Amino acid sequence: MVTLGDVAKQANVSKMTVSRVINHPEQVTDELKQLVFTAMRQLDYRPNVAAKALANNRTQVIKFFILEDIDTVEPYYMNLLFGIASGLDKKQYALQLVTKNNFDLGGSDGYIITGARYEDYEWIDRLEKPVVIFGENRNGYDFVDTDNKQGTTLATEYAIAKNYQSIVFLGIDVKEPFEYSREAGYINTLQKHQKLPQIYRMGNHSHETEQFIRDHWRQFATNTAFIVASDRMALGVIRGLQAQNANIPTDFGIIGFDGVFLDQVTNPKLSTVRQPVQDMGQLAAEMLLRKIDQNGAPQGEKLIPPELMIRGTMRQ
Amino acid sequence: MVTLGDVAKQANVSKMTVSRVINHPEQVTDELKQLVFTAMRQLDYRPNVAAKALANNRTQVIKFFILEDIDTVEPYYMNLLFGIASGLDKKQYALQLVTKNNFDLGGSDGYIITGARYEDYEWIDRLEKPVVIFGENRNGYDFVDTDNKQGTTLATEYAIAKNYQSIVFLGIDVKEPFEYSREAGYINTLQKHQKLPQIYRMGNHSHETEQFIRDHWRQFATNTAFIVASDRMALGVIRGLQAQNANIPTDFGIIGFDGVFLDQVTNPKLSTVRQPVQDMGQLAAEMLLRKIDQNGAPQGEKLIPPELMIRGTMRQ
DNA sequence: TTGTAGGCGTTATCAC
DNA sequence: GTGATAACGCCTACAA
Repeated sequence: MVTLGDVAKQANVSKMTVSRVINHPEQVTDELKQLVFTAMRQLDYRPNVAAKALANNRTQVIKFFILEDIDTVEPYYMNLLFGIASGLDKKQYALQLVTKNNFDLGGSDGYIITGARYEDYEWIDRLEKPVVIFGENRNGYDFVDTDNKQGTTLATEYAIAKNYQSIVFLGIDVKEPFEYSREAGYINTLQKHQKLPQIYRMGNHSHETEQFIRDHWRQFATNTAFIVASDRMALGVIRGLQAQNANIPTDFGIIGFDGVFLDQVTNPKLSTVRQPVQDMGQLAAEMLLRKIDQNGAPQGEKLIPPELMIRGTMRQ
Repeated sequence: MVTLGDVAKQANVSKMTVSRVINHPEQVTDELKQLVFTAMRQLDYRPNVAAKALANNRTQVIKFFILEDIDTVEPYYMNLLFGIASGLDKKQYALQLVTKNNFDLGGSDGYIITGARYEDYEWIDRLEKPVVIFGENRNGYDFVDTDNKQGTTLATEYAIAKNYQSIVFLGIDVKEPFEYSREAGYINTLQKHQKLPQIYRMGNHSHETEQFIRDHWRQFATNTAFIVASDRMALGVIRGLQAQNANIPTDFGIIGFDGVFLDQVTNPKLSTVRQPVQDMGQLAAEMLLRKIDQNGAPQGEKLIPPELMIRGTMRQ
């Protein structure tokens, strides 16, 4: 194993100079820096994470809490996880996955938390290491999320532009900021066009929306577009409409939300508001590492613009 | 921070005794062990992973390689990941996710690799740390997988028992052991019942199987069951059959494979061969940690029996 | 700007 | 069966 010392010898400098080249390069002359760099390359030096962690009183581990029920949102999180992992990798941080089952707060340099609900903030407040929340919140925590409001705004504007007369929103029946924001984008856009909002809320399951369409089929005139708060629910809407032999997209349009996986497996292909989840995960990781670096200084909020993907379930 | 030394002082023993209580308890008298345990509890001692790693020349990190294209199998891996994570957590190992994008071999105590294809074994052979493969292979590597053959055997036997006359297998067009095993379970069972196997292979996508049903609709007499190599493909079969107004499950039956997520979002609910992916992940992690502990000693293969889930797409 | 000494928390080794 | 000592590789604090 090649150590700092080996590199130092090779470059004819002290260990500290090598250490500085890595951590505080501005304190070292360019000349020595070059010497050290070539020595590192020659020896293929890899810093020892454990030693670094020990000396810094760090763990080089970030805990990722998924507080939500995995089943309901599973495909989404895979991308998130990959994003986070690639953000952490760059600085040699490793990941520890935490769910309600293996709950353990200790032994990490910071936390990324997703699926946090109102009641969770009590214990989150007591955490002693830096925290970044994945998902909108209005309690002043640093966070990363899609710009939910913009997402439904884009979707609603599109539906109006394509002349769907009636535009209905199917939301998730939770009292959480992300849902409020999605509804707000829809409501504001309708108001702007002097149309009346029509919102129904239910659980985030395809069978619930399918049943809903079945039950309320009579209410929806031809030429209706459904703006739906998740792809999973949109899936059920498609099935419900197809069961009535409705003509998609000519008479009925559907736009989901997420764009992570389920939009790939419907027929016709689902139009959706695509979140760049992987990028968002990476951003969350970077935000947390920066926060750790800055001794917990606030990082603010980061809203990532989503992308409207128009496919088979909407008029083009 | 509470250290070994603090515990030692509290228990009136040396640091080494405390260390031994943790790592080699058999070398310590019960009397002292009790003293140390209560001291640890009183002080809420948490071992410092970094220090341990440094002293042992370890990293306490396991790398998990996903070589497969994530998009196609996404929901599956989430469970796997959680299983692995919970297996590692117990021994204070952290996880590092590696894909083709952030490929990096260094800095870990071992590897779990999934999605490995024939050509990958060249570099896998050169890895210097213990490896466990997730997924069947016939090159002598230690692995964990579902008992694929048993899975399709169960499915095929069930279809026969329920008197579907014609039983067709839709497989994935890859030359990999897991696929061979799934086909073998089907073929052997048909042979046993003196029926003729009928196998079609295509890409692991719902639209391919949907198109396939459309194109070959005429060939399939009423009273046919489809044994399908993935839930994703089974989804397309359902859609294809529904497009022909086929009667499921009375005239046509479908059994998928995986049981991880997609089986939840179809209508009727998909019958499937359910893999306990999360448990499998945990087993892989445990196998790897044991292997590390035993200096790389071979661990053999572990085939986990799957479970046949009969739901709406098959006669009950 | 660069180098030296000491310590981070743990464990292996070798005495007793 | 138990304890003292010296590592492990790196970084902070201080000295030059």
